[in-house]
Amino acid sequence: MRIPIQSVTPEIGHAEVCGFVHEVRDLGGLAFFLIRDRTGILQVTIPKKKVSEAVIAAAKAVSRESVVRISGQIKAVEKAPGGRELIPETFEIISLAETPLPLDVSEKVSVELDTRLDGRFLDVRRPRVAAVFAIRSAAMHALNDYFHREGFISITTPKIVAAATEGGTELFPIAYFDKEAYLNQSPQLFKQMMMAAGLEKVYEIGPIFRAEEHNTTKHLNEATSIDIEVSYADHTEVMRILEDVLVKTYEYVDKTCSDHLANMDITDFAVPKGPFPRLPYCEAIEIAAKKIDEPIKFGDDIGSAAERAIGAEMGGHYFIVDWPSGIRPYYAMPYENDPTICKAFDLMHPRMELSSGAQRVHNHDQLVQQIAKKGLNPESFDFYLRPFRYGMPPHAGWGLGADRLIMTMLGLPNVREAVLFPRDMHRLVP
RNA sequence: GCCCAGGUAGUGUAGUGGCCUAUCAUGAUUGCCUGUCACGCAAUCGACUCGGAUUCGAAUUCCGACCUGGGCGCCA
Repeated sequence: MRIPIQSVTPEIGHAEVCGFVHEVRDLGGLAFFLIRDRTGILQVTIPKKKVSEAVIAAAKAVSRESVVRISGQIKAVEKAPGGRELIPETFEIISLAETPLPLDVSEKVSVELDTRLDGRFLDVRRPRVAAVFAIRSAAMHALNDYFHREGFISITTPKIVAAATEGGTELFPIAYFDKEAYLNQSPQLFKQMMMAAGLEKVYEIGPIFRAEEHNTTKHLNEATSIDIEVSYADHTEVMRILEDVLVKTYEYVDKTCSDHLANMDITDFAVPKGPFPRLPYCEAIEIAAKKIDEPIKFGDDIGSAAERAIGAEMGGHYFIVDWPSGIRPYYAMPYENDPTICKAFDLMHPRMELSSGAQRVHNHDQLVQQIAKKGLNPESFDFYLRPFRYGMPPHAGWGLGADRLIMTMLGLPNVREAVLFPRDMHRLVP
């Protein structure tokens, strides 16, 4: 019966472990094998005079990163890693690894990201990389848990859609029988429809697709989005939910992932403190204008240089609120007293944008006007507009980039490191 | 899409016209070694992205292609 390596202690006497051959040190009459599974590393010590011929033959034939099953006595040894070692009675090679390996799992030499992604299955064998995905899993658990506790209904919306209803970003066209279809850029319109369906609080964690030809460390063509929509809420209420769920997610990672954080050499993991500052767009561009050369005026988008300058000034997570209506989508609700600005917000990490949201326009005629004002044709928004004609509660929501959340949480230099199989302009395999 | 920097053994690199039969580390193969823990020692193996040009001579210069990294733009 195989046991995880972290459970191997001198007290258990005898153990069978399975895992990868991490390293081999053959001293002649004595050889040391380090066996690694998800839970840790165990030293297997082979005194060649005291073990069977079969064990010696297997030990000689095995290569690094092969999969093995080894059983034997566990001894307490001061000098061994973890204070214990296994003396094998059986040594079975389950799956022999080819040599040489496409990348160095033991991290003696560095590897470029491109090489790592080409051999992702080997890359993830490295504890510091596996830690990223264990932490990502914990973060996703915390998010799901939060939404369930707060009474959100988990929904799943189609990723194959008929038309480019939102405008803005480029979409991926796909062949859908004899029709033209696209991969969806966002669950936006569907989660709003669920407000008309009366579900009141919904969330979805799922893939989104953007066909932009960007080439940066923070953009992917397939990303994971955490989306919520809440009826009878305004932008301030969903901002409160956003900072709350973000803090709770950090807290959960802090509480449950200390081993993984240690594997990544993260010693200063900090849970952000809410509430986050609400910085009006007007003040944000003033800060940017003082710090960067490029002129920036009301109605301009905030570019990456400005984003970094403001981030440095703020020092932690913050919201940019009260955006010009002109640079937000048609469904963002303008302020009644000043329609040049709207009830939209971005949640920012000092490095980059994490989330956008807004109170939405829920009045059908106002929405038609706003669509037309953006130069779009309301007739092509029929399926989206229809729910607004039969009773639509006021509502607000946001979308949070899961990959960027993990990237900024763990200080990863490239968003690709937070995604198992990233999809960018150049990478479609594996 | 624009700009910049690159492409050298399995991996990561050094090498800016002849000193390159190409450096170092790691790795792989073989041998020696009973307490290693990046074990040590010895031998061996293994590379200049592709095509064209300049030159007596190109890893090195030039042109083109392909690929990679980064910045910018774009990004409901």
